[in-house]
Amino acid sequence: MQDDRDMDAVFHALAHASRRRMLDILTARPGLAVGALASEFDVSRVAVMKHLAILEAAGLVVSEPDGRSRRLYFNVVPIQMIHERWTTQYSAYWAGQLTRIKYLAESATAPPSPQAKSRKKGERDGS
Amino acid sequence: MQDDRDMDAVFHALAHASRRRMLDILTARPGLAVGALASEFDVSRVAVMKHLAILEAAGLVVSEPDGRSRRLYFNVVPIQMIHERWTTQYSAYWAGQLTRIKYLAESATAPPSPQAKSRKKGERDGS
DNA sequence: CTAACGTGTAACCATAAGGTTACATTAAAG
DNA sequence: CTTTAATGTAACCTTATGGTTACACGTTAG
Repeated sequence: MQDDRDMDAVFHALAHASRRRMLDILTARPGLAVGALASEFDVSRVAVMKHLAILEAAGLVVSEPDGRSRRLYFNVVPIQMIHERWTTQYSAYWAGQLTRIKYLAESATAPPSPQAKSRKKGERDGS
Repeated sequence: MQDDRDMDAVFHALAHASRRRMLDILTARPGLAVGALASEFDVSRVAVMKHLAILEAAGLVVSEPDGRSRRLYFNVVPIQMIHERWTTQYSAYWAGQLTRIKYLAESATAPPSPQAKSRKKGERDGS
C-alpha cells in the first residue's frame, strides 16, 4: 500500500456497487466459494470472477484453494490503510476549517469567500 | 450520497492519482483557477478539465465563476459520508474479529481456518 | 472597439472496463 | 476409469476512460 498505484487499485475496486456487495457478502460469509458467490449476482460467473480478480489485485479479497473449490475471504487491511491516510491528510479540515466550503456545496449559491463575486449565469456546480 | 451511484462516483473520482493530487492542491490553495491548476500537471488543460468534471460530478470539487475565470474548491462532505459508512459497516471487523483473515493476507501461506487444506500449487493470493 | 486571455466544446483516437459464450482443466464421486 | 462439478481461460463485443488538437465563447484590458 502507501503507493499511488495501490491506492488506485483499492479505490477502483471499490468504485463498483457489485464489488462492494461482494465484500459485504464475504464479510457475512467468510470462506464462501466462487460459484456460491456468483449465484448471488445476476451477471455470469465469468463476470463475477473478473470482479474478484480486481478485488484480489487490490488486496481486498484473499483466497485459498480447497479441493476443486476456492475459499474467498475479505481483507480489511487496505481499507484500514486508506482510512489512516485520509484521516491524517484531511484531519485539519475535518476539524471544521472547511465549514466555509461545506456550506458552498450544500447551498450552491452563496460565495465561499468575501472577495468572490456572486455567480451570474454559470450555475455549474458539482452536478 | 448514501446512494450506490453516488458512492461509485466518489470512489471512481478518487481512483486516479492525478485527481487525488488535484484535491491536495485545492486543499492547499482554495479558490485556484482552472488554468492555474492545469499548469501543475503535465497533461493538457482539457484533460485536467475532464478530471475536474469527474471530481465535480462526485461532489468533491465545487466551483463558482469569477469573471472570465472560475474558482475551484475542495469539498470534504462526500469523503466524510463514505468514511462514516465504512467505519459503521466494518467496525466489528476493525475491532479484531478478522485478525485471522489479516494474517492470511500478510503471510499468504498458512490456512485461515483449521479445516482448510494447505495450498499445493495454486499460489494465487491477492497479488 | 479590438485584441488577448481564460474557459468551454467538438471531434477524434487508443486502451481499459465490463460483459458475453464457448472451451479447457482439475478434483471428487460413481 | 469415466463422469460430473467447480473453477479457470480464450475470444469477442460494446461502452467508458483518458488523452489529444482545433475551434468557439465570454470577459477584461488597451
